[in-house]
Amino acid sequence: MNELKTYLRKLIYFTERETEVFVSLFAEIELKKHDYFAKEGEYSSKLAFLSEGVMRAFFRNTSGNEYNKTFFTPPAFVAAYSSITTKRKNLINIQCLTPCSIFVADFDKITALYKDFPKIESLARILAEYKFAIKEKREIELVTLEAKERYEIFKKEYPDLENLISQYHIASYLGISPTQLSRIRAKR
Amino acid sequence: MNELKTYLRKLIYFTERETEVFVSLFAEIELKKHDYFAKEGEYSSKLAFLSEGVMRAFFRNTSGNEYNKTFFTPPAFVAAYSSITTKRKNLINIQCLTPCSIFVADFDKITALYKDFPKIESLARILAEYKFAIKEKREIELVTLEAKERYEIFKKEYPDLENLISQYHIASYLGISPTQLSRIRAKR
DNA sequence: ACATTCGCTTAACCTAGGTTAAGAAACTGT
DNA sequence: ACAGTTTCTTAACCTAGGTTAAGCGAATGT
Repeated sequence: MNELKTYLRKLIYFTERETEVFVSLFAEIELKKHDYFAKEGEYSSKLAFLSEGVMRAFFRNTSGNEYNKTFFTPPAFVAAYSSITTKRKNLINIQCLTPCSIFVADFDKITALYKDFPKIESLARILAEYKFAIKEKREIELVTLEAKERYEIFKKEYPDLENLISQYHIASYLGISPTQLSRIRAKR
Repeated sequence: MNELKTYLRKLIYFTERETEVFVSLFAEIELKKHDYFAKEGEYSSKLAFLSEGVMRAFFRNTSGNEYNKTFFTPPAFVAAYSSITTKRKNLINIQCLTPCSIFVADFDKITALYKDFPKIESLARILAEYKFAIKEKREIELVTLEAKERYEIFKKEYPDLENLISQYHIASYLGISPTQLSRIRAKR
């Protein structure tokens, strides 16, 4: 819970009361490797704070191939964001790649607080804007950079992750085949 | 101004007062073809509502090549969004591809209203979430689809645009060379 | 009206990266 | 400890798409 409070402090200035109200919505849960936090086709309305472990968000194309969209490492908010905000069926899966400790809250309960605690809606706005900026950066990288360069960026953005998860997960995140990642790595 | 009010109504329920306060921040401007609404390197804090014309958002990689990120067609809010929200130097350019009519507001003046008019901050949150969902969709398409399929999606999402703007702008949006787009088009 | 620039297509050639498959190495469960 | 499963690498082969350049028609400026 303290990690969550510390993380919040980096995002927004909350009073003691706001912090308590917000944090009290979260309950700790332990997940095992390969457990799912969200599955495609469901209507997810959970927001999680990841305090330990590694998770991935991925989707499947029509042929069933998986593509990793994001990796989550602590501290981070984790959610099937588009599904929550658009109220549509979830398109993505969120799964643990290692054992994970998360704190989970019902997003609808958070939304219900917007009226009495506008700063909580501010937080939602800040998070959405932040996530937008990250997506934009990634979009640019996908269009302008070669796989090799995206691999270098991955290593900088997720230090240590490389040794923690499978190569084919990284390849999938980079938008290339494991074969190609292997080739890139082979050239030192 | 009426288009703006109509568009707002689709996004959020505003009272008469909220609508007036919000809309009064906007002033109409006419832009010519090739005029810029935002340039990289600047600190932009303008939000525009596009009521007529076509605009593009693009960025340049280190070699100076341009990549189209988005096309804007009316009705739409247009802004160097990441720059505004992160307060960092603008990385993207926004330029008219045809003569345009826009209504422009200073984003800081909008932000200043959040306190007295929380629904205006709700609008900002809704816009950010909406933009995030669109980006996510595009990210998925970039990783999973072939250029040909992305071209088909482009035509569905921007009907008529194909005849209004240059092919090389479309190619750039699809992340391919004009040569390749020409090849794709040649195969019926 | 003419010259110039711009946009589109096509061809030739090249490269990044996909696919399939096989073998080696590292984990896993019992 | 062993068998079975996963993961990673490598090789052979193939394709999407890049680059350069040439030619042609359409748009544009003076």
